[in-house]
Amino acid sequence: MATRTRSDTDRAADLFHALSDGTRLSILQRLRFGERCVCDLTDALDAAQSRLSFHLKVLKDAGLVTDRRDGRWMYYTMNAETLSEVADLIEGLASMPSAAERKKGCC
Amino acid sequence: MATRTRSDTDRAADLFHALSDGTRLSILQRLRFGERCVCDLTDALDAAQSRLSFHLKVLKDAGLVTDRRDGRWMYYTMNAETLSEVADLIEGLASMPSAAERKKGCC
DNA sequence: GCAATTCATCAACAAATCTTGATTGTGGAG
DNA sequence: CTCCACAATCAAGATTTGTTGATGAATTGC
Repeated sequence: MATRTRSDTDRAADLFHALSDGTRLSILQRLRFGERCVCDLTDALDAAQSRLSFHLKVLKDAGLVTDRRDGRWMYYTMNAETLSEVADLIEGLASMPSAAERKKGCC
Repeated sequence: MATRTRSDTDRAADLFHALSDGTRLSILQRLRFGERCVCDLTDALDAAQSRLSFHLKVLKDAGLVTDRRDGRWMYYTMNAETLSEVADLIEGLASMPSAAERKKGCC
């Protein structure tokens, strides 16, 4: 394998961690309906602005959402690519080991 | 206080939290190859026994693994049902809102 | 019974995470 | 330029989480 700064496991742990909070999951639920600005979310989730900013940053750092500025508003959008990355991770855990994996013993 | 049913969001957060640690992901990777006792895992992952016990408990509480006693050994097995529950959660986040959902506004 | 093995649990500490309120920065309106 | 609205960032504190070493419980073998 090539030079890996962070292991696949670390990346997976980060993704799952970003999904492991109720507020963040509620945000993502909202974003399923399309782009939302922070003000929409504070309103809908009845959460302090700094709290949402914190969680949006976690989601953004994990690549689960992207943001876009429009005037004074920041609009957040769900990142479908990263969600399918997560789906692949689950799939990978649930799948039977390949012949190559079995030959190597494990992992 | 009555036994309040935990929200779907809480359940989802718990599942993702159980998956959000490198040691736990490594354990699950091992379990893809089949049932393992704790001693196998301490060996393979080079981790203290109490550390693995702690993480196995988190996985078990989340329903991601099941255990079975055989003499002095405890064997842990991956729970495929719960993994597909997680897959469904991801699918749910990635999917377009249904007509019913859109009518209600959200969530 | 007694010792050894396997594992869970506990206490203590360290580290990461989340919340709150205040401050700062940025852009638009007047 | 000044003021206001929107959002990011910061500091402080509380809570949760993970690690380590010690202890306890269950099981096996002698």
